[in-house]
Amino acid sequence: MATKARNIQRREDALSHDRIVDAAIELLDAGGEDGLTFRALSERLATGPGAIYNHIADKDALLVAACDTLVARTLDAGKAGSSPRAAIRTLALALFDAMDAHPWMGAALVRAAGQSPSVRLLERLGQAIQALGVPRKGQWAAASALLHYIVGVGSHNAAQSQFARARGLARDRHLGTLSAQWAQLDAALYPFVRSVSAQLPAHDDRADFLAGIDLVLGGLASAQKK
Amino acid sequence: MATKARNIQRREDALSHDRIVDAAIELLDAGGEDGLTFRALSERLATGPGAIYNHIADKDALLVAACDTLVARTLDAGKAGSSPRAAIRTLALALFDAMDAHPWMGAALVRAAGQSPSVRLLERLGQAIQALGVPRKGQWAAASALLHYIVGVGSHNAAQSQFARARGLARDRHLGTLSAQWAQLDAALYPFVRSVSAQLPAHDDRADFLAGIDLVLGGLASAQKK
DNA sequence: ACCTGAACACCGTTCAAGT
DNA sequence: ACCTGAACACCGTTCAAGT
Repeated sequence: MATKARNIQRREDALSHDRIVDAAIELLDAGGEDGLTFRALSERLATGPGAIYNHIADKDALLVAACDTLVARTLDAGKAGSSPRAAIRTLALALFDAMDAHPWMGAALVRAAGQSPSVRLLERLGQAIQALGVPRKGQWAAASALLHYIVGVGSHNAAQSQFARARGLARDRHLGTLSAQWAQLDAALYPFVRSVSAQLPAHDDRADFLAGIDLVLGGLASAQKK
Repeated sequence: MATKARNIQRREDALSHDRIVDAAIELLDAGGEDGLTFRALSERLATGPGAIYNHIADKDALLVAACDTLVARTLDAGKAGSSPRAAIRTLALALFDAMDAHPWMGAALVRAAGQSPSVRLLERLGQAIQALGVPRKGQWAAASALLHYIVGVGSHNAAQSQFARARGLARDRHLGTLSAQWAQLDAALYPFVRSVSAQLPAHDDRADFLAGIDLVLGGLASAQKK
């Protein structure tokens, strides 16, 4: 009915940056990084593959943009107040959960080093580090250590689930076979990995991730006390 | 001259797993992950692309194998004695340098999650963690936190240099433009990143990396004191 | 048992031609 | 200004045919 308003009568199905990115996220969630294809994407958007290039530079930019909207969404959700330490922990967990739900995010975050999504993240981490009272000189190192750790865990887990997916295995089944492989390693060369293989299938990734965050936070606290 | 010895007179140019992996490493070093192609590889080995499949399952396995030989080489070099803490630090730095010299290694290590190269690494880290006196319960979390951090930094730096390479920029020039971009961010939204943008081009990646390792080690030490 | 290399089924990206 | 879709220059991988 709003036909009189100047010329906002854009077609219902008009292409746009956001519509493309949303469709890309759906493809990535459904089929992993291999599932995102300009042909599949243009089919879903009912257009030709060339049309997408009117809105996005190339596939890399598309992946980064998809990652960016999810990071932004995740950071928006995790406002909260409480202590800086608690803020860092909940922020980290929110990212862990997002990367767990969207296994392609980890790799995308790595690829986007220095670009928008990691800058968003670095900002939030940096503000929290400042609030923690870390002295100016150490803020950058602390924030980027957290960033690298978070991204490292995320992309590692992503690779695991991609590996399992490629072989058509469920995650726990994959961890089971991995644990069996580890248990059969040479006892002289791999004592630690062998000793730890039994707890591999049952262990809680999320808790381990948080334990790593706590180690960094503990290191920051003990450095301040001195 | 050794022509009499049974039938070890294999052709000088015979294909083998090791020869293929060595050639792959050269291609990866020269052209990054995009530089590794079955066609380029078979050309360098003076054979057809199909021949490689007699020795290696697929491209993923080739990448993991290439990464594995470099990780093994790096770990062999870094024996040393001294304190467990010093051992962890030198081990971490050796890996940093290897990933700096071979920027594709970081991504390959991620892709090989749970497989040979990361198992090697986890073993060494785990042994050092044990030597550090970390109680049994916390050993896995500590070792994998270090692993994830190391891999996170490595793949992050790799992405940076890949990004710069794709645009034909030298690394420092790339950091310069990145720093300028950061300085122009919205002051209300990005106070931390802006405040830190100036030190971006001049900062020492290697020192920052080590600072992160020290934070984790500090966290471990303070957890033990309690 | 290993190699050869053409062929297959895809990619991302470009670009003339349309509207 | 945007879309269309055929075409280009690649990929990884397979497989009949050779040795």
